[in-house]
Amino acid sequence: MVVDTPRRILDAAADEFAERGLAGARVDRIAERAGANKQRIYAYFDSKDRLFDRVVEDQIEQLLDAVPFDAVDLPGYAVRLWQFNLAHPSLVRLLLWHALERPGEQLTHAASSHARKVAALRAVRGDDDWPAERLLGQVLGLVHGITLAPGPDPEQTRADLHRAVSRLVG
Amino acid sequence: MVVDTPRRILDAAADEFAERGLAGARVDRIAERAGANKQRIYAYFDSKDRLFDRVVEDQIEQLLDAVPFDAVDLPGYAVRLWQFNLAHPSLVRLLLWHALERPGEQLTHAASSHARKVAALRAVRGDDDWPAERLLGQVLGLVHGITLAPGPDPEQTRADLHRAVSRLVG
DNA sequence: AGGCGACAACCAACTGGTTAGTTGGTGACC
DNA sequence: GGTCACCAACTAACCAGTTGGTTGTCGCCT
Repeated sequence: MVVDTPRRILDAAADEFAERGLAGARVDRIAERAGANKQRIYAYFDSKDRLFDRVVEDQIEQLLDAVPFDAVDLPGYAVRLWQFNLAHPSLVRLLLWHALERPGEQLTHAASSHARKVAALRAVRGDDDWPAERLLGQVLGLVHGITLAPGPDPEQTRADLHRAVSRLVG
Repeated sequence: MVVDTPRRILDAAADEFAERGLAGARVDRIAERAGANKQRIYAYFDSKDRLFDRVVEDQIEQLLDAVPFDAVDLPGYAVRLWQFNLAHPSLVRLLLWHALERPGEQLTHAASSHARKVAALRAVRGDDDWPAERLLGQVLGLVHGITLAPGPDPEQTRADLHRAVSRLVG
């Protein structure tokens, strides 16, 4: 076995949940995709619900590792985050499903990472001119919005996003 | 009967679908919420799926009617759109569900309305300086992003959004 | 007026397929 | 002997969609 079973289950579940959401996903399908047995799922993860939570945590961690924050170069960070979203559409879908199906629940990893971003931004720019919290919110909002409504030409979109964030930071 | 049955069903279904999505919604629950009978749902709308489509169309229309586009005052339009989203969170959820559960399907009303917006914008600003299509995409992206990640102070957010769009337009 | 058919609506029970989660039994490997 | 894994069948519940039977209200014709 090249990869261990829990890992294979997590990855397969990530695909299934990203495609169909929590309510639409089927445990049997996850087992099949993982090339694993259904009982293994219930042995490692207690229930469909818990599996979903674990998958979301797992994926969020992968995103945070892949796109390090850069308080000095906000336009560059925004572009890299957008590019990551573009390269991993299923991760975006998964997080949207999570936001809809688990309303009011926020992810521990994401929250602490956000706090660290705000602190880093404040250290670089200070807070008097334009509060870091709100500036970051606008930048992330722009990235998320652009991600949801992709234009036809990625290179063009990249340049547009860079320009837009530069204007916000300006 | 104050309101006719199809209307009551549409409204009840809008609530149910906004909360739970297509896969998570229950037809019996919609009937109960509507104070109507289950068979009436199947008499007026053929199936759960078709009911979902009708609900989305219906709600989209309400949004387009409520927030008229203003090519001359983009920051004002952005703020009004955001305020509508803020006042109608269930509509936002419904459209997100639709985007996730009906991937690749675009709404006729929304598409034609978008085309009209682009045309209006081009008529006011011209296209040489900064293509209307892309500018509109950025403005809408910002609004959607801010909608998804709401700040603590609405009045502050309103002012921030206005400033941000002004910068984009400038 | 009275009678008739068409429709809107209700209630309740049912069907048939689906699906989360379980169980029991088997083998392989350390 | 314990752990990891498989297979297959099972259960218990759930749920979209159906059916049959009932009531009330119209418009219309005679």
